Amino acid sequence: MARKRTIGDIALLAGVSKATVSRVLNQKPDVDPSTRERILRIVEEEGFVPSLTAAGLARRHSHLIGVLVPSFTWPMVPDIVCGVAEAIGLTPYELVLYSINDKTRADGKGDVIDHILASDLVAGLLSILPGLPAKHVIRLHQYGFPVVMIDDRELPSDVPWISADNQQGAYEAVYHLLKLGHRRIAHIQGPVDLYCSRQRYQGYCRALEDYGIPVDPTLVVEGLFRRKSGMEAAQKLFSLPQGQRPTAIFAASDDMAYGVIAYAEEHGIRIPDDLALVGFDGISSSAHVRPPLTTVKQPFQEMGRQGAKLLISMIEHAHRQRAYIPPGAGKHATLLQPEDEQVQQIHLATSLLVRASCGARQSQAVSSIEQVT
Amino acid sequence: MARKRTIGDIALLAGVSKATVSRVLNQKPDVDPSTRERILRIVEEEGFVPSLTAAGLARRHSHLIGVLVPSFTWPMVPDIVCGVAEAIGLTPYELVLYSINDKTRADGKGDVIDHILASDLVAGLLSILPGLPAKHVIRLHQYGFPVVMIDDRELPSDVPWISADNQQGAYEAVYHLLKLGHRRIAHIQGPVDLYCSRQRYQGYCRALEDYGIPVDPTLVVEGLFRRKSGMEAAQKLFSLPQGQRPTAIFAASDDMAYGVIAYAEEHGIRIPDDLALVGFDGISSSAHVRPPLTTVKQPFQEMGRQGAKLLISMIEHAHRQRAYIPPGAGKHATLLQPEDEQVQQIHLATSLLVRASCGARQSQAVSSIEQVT
DNA sequence: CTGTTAGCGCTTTCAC
DNA sequence: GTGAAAGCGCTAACAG
Repeated sequence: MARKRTIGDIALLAGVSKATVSRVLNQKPDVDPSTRERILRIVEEEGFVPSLTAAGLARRHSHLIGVLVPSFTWPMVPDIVCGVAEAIGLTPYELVLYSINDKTRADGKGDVIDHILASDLVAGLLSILPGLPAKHVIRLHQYGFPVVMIDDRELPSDVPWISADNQQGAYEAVYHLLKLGHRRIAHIQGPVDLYCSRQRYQGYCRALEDYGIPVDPTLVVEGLFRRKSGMEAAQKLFSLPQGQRPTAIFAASDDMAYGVIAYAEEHGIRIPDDLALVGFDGISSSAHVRPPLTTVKQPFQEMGRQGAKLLISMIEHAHRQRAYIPPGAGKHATLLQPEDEQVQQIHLATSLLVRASCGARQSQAVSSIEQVT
Repeated sequence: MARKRTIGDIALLAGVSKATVSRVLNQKPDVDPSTRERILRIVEEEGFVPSLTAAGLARRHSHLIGVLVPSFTWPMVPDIVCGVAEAIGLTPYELVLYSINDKTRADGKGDVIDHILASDLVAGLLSILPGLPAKHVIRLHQYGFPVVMIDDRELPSDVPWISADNQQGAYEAVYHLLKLGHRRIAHIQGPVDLYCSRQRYQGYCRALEDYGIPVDPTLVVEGLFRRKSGMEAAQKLFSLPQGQRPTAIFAASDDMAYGVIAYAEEHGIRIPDDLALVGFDGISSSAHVRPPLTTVKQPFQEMGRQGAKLLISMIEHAHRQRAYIPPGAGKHATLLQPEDEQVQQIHLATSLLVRASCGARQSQAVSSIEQVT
């Protein structure tokens, strides 16, 4: 195969300067249409692809976006990444994966993140399920580095952020159980230091309140999102005196719901006959457990997609901004709209997937709230 | 936060040339220990991290490695990527994810791959589960671009390649069933155009032969690795006349085994009482299905790790090579060992996880064959 | 052992 | 509209 072409080769072949080729490649407006076309034809013929590395250096910001993922053992991570990849595939950007593995990469905290910033390989960072690293991500944001968080955040802050509408999703799940006649509905929470856990809990409370049912603290137990903690929670709930036990459980994650199923199986509790069960997440395996799990589906792929889009728009916006900073009399300086720097926080609607585990017979109810703050 | 430092800043602070700083950063041997230490101290203090982009450009090969993944819907992909990320985390390399989504990126074929090569962002490519793209990956390899394939290949070729020992794994699974007394053991194959499927089939045959049992073609049906095709295969097998039905099934993937379980449940076939079942892959959910699935576990993370290591060593080796190509009288030219260019094909051992679905009562038998060709 | 000198391939002023 | 020139931040080749 022929030697890799450079922009210089193309310029030569087209009989123009490198600058012009560059202009065409970057879709600048000021190029003679016929010249543009000729250059594009040659680029096509030669299969020329400009060097991302060199372009990044010269442009002073790369077309790479970093994606920070926690352990891949969370089942939604692949889905989200998939959405991210899909959105990025539509752009000239590429995706650099930074995974916070337990061992490698220091203590999975600031080090990695500082390194990401410092090596300035990527032009922005998408942080998926930031648990502890959240605070570091927030710091980056405060330094003005483009950052978007997906699906969680520890602390309230003004970091751009995508998530499902956890509260509404939970509300609908519990409301569904209430409609089915349940009155003693327990909730297995996620870790309460996570914002999403608190939101789901809020939704749970709100639904009960709407039915005029007071929240019974003995029916609310904290879990860790994992199956095991779901089992333990079930254990706790079923140690309650006879009449105080729940007739339904709303678990804040599907995995914890699986734990409940396992516990129920061991103890001869029939689902849904003796206990109705609803999970949260809508991971694919929930359709295949016995009994199939009713659950609140989060639009993970869509969250990934939206996150990527938002980040890229931030990156490009940041660049426009920067371009105008020099005080010299830019000709079109007035073109710069103040471009509201407002907080971007996007909530995506969840949908309730009704399956056998809650004892209802409907097929699928879909909510449709979608709000952008 | 202070402006990002450049290598020039460090050189200035240390009172040496940029070249010297560069030498220290790149661990070249020829630097005065005290100078080295001083530079390192300053680098540390200033939190200096060199620009990967600039370094890549100057060095003419980046420290990025591309990872080509198929749909994330294959459950092992995250595991493999996780291993890859872990291994890469130990090196100065970073991981660029190229995902062949169904929609984006053209037809998921040559285009992406050519683009990867042309944009020369990455120094090498790790291709995970190459299905159709395999031939393109092979092409890259023929052009001399460093490439490693993980866990499959369509055509025999000399592309460096990591996989589980599919044949041996299958052998052990079937042997286990034979030991349990089964004589009519069916096999649900993966797509036969995949090498791994053929290997698993080979293992199946070999085990039967070792027991003096002829392979009965009516007991071998081809599936597509997915649950649904497992169900269909079960359907086919149970449509056989009474006496010809299998008493055990060895499915070439866990997902297909799940399909068998679903079919069995629907048709009142008890597992393991009426039918023993063994899967292949050892994905984590197999421990939690009912009944828990006996399966051949592939060391996915390890495969990812080994693949990354192999690729990086190839990249660095290629560079040493290239450095010697210029015919000018390199002083140490004799240092270049011919460095056997031999085919690198690594098989990793699988392990048989014995659970309830096969009707045995052992806990776990582990095989230990590991060969490097 | 260390400094100097050229670039890597592209983008970006700034003239024309 | 287009070209020439000057780098981006780093590494590599060659002297010393």
